[in-house]
Amino acid sequence: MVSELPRTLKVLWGVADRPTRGPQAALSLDRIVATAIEIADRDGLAALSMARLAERLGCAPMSLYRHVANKDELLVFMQNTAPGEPPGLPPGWRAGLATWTRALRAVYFAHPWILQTSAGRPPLEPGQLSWLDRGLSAFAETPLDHRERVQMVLAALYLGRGEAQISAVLLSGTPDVTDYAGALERFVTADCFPALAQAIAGGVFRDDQPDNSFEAGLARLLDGIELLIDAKTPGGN
Amino acid sequence: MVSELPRTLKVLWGVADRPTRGPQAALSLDRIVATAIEIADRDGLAALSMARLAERLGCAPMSLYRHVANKDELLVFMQNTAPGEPPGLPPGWRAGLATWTRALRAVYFAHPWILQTSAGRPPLEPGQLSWLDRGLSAFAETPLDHRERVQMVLAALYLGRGEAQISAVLLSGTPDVTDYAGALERFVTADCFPALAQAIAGGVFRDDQPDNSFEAGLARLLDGIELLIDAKTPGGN
DNA sequence: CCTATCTGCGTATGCCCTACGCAATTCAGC
DNA sequence: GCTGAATTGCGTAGGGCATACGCAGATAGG
Repeated sequence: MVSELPRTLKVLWGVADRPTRGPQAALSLDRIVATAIEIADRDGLAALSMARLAERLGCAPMSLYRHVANKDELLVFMQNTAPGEPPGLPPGWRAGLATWTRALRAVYFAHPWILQTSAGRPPLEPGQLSWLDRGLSAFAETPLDHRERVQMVLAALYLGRGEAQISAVLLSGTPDVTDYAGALERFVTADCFPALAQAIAGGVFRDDQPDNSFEAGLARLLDGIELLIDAKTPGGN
Repeated sequence: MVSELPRTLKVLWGVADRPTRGPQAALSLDRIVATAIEIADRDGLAALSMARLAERLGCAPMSLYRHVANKDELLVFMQNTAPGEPPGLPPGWRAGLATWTRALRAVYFAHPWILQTSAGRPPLEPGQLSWLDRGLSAFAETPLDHRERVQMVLAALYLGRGEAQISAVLLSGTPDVTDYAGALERFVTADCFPALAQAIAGGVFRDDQPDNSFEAGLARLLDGIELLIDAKTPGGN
């Protein structure tokens, strides 16, 4: 019943059949998607219009629609392609999941526009699923059941994605406010926001390395998972 | 040096001075923002155009620009207002952070469009900062230093936000693929994605309650934080 | 060779944000 | 009260955007 699937997924999984008659295609889906990713990486998602993409490809805007149903479908193809292959994982679930999560975070830094696109559907693209599969493989030697493994991989994903969403925005673009710490100090007073004011007074936002928040959160999550694994390991302790 | 701040922030913090001359304003920023949130909640962010918003308010589209510099600024105001006041927290850092994170997740479910808007800047809106402050307050009685507290609150935020981003999309909108588990089973074979195929065979995606993934990840993170707190507590153990 | 098929793309539509400027309204100061 | 400055609502218009539709030329199977 492959016929019931949306066209997008058929193309993605190579189920769509290639035409035999007609002229040789000058454009190819791969070239379109690669160029679109290039534009989004360099100039941001807002700069990616069908017109600009066509100009970069040396064709007319409407030519793109022979290969892509609409712009949303193009975005799905881009999301599928941009992450590339997931990394090989070192032995040990903890090192494996840490490597996987760091690689995922690196993808978001390389392609920040992914964070602005919402799938509108749970992941069914091969690109996403290969990452999920690789993440799950980190738990192969653990006593966690399959549901727990999915939950833990997703938790790690949320952490990497969330931190990237804030950090990536901090690095790129024209900063609206140049001195973040200074602006905070100006607004946050002890009687409005006591806990936050204390943290600011402690200099937390002064010279924060952007990586710290991610690594600290990941370490805590891994510790928590370790507790669960130890509790489920029969012999160990 | 408040004058160096962007206009948006001045308005947000009530620093902007009110005009004394000129006609009584028929429109107010509060009414514009509230109506915009209403539209985005009901019909999605894509349905929120300046024209539609004006129609709902009974004014001309260009009238809005007397109160809002542009659409991006409107989105910032909406993001500031929509979350409302953070919840009061129960005693104990663990219950406190759990309550805070669940409330945050509920905000994303009530206003899914927030997940599609990127701030373009670290948070300086009073609405965001009040939530951050409340989250930090959960750690008041713990030996964690201020930097660690911020890191842990952010980690919890990432988790709630990330899970909402996937779940909210799953609940709303017209599902592209009705039978997700069935589609997965069709595509994922053991030789492509071995770990994922095992999970699917285990029935993980068949009848998953959407809350499970969030609560499981949160429990693990809290366990990890507990380890850190215990390690830093002098007397306890 | 004929014909079904496929590609590239020109034209045109409708939506979107918003720059600009005008007219009406209101208040401060005289 | 009068005058001028400030402020509001908004009509017009321009530029960008995605994309429906249909045509011309190229191609390969029969």
